[in-house]
Amino acid sequence: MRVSKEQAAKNRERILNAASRLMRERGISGVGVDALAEAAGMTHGSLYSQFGSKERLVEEAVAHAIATNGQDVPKVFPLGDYVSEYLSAAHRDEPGSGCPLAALCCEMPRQSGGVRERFTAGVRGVVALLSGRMESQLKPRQREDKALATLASLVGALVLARAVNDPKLSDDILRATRSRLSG
Amino acid sequence: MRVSKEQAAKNRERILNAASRLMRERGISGVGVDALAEAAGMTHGSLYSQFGSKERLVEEAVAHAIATNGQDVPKVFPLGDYVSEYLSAAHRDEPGSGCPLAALCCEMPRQSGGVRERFTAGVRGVVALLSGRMESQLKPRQREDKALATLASLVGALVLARAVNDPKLSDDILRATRSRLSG
DNA sequence: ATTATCTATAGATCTATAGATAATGC
DNA sequence: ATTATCTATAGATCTATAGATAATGC
Repeated sequence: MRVSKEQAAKNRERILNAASRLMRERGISGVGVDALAEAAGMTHGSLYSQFGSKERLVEEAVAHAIATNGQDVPKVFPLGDYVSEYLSAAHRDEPGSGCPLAALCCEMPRQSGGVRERFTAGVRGVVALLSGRMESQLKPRQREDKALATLASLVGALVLARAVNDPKLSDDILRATRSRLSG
Repeated sequence: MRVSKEQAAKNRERILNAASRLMRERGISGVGVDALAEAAGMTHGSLYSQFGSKERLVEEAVAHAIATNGQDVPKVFPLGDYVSEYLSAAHRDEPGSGCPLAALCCEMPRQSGGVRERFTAGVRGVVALLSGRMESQLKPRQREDKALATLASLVGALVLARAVNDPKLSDDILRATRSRLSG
């Protein structure tokens, strides 16, 4: 049964929302086309007529995750607030709605060029965001370098805090990195 | 055809070597039992009689990767040398023989307790190693915090440098993090 | 007799496609 | 007439197991 163009566009949006969440939770290779279609309330056949292949869907879902994740960051914010939120227990425990860079980075080396392109654009976006928040007396080049190193700290602390089995060690990783970046 | 106990132990070692390398290159869920057995020159049936399940093999392979990767770090070394090597282009481009923490961290949240236990032990090992290299005037607690934050920077920079598509951006991530950790 | 290995195969899952269906939109 | 969706299924791959084989080690 066919639906209206409007409804089809909404369905596409639903697939992308479900995909960008599930991919962050279970990994790109850890979630099948079947599970994605079911989470969006469709059959996988329909999903294929919308996207053509899993790879194409992954490309759009990565772009979607990066775009929607960036949009709730206010334009003006103190860097310390950003760091605190990024390295919070809440962010650690909610990968599905959290930073796509941290959730997807390790799978990127094995993704297609199109997918990595979107991911790389996301990295550049966050680096630009952070650069703008660095001390204004620094030269642009220095600000960018500091932003790059800060992003590495943020992502590394979050993925390690999610990886280890021991809650105390996990908290310690977040806390130590917070104080190193803020203080 | 049966082989000697000696030979069986060597075969086991061959499987672990192949597994710890392939898992770092392709991801834990990205490499099948079949591929692991083939890389070790055996059939997957034989692998199952040695390890019982993929999960058990992964546990041992993670422990093996951590143990063999740690052993070529000399006991005495300047921290700067460690950082330089960790954040080198060579390390970035050779995940199969590189740091297992960086290669496997993102899959850990979805691994069994036994696997995560081994990974966590590996994190503690590197933190202890780094703590011992921090400025001796710091209190033990401060040294550990600095080691935790340093490890987060190292891992984050390496996974991001591997993830992005653009060689220049990748080099910049490594360089900026090196200068931030050394200078 | 024990056991490390191999062969064959089961059963699940995964990506993808072909063709039917039925509502939209001209 | 077009097309978004569904049904059914192909073909590949993946984890796992049962039973046979043949060399070891008592």
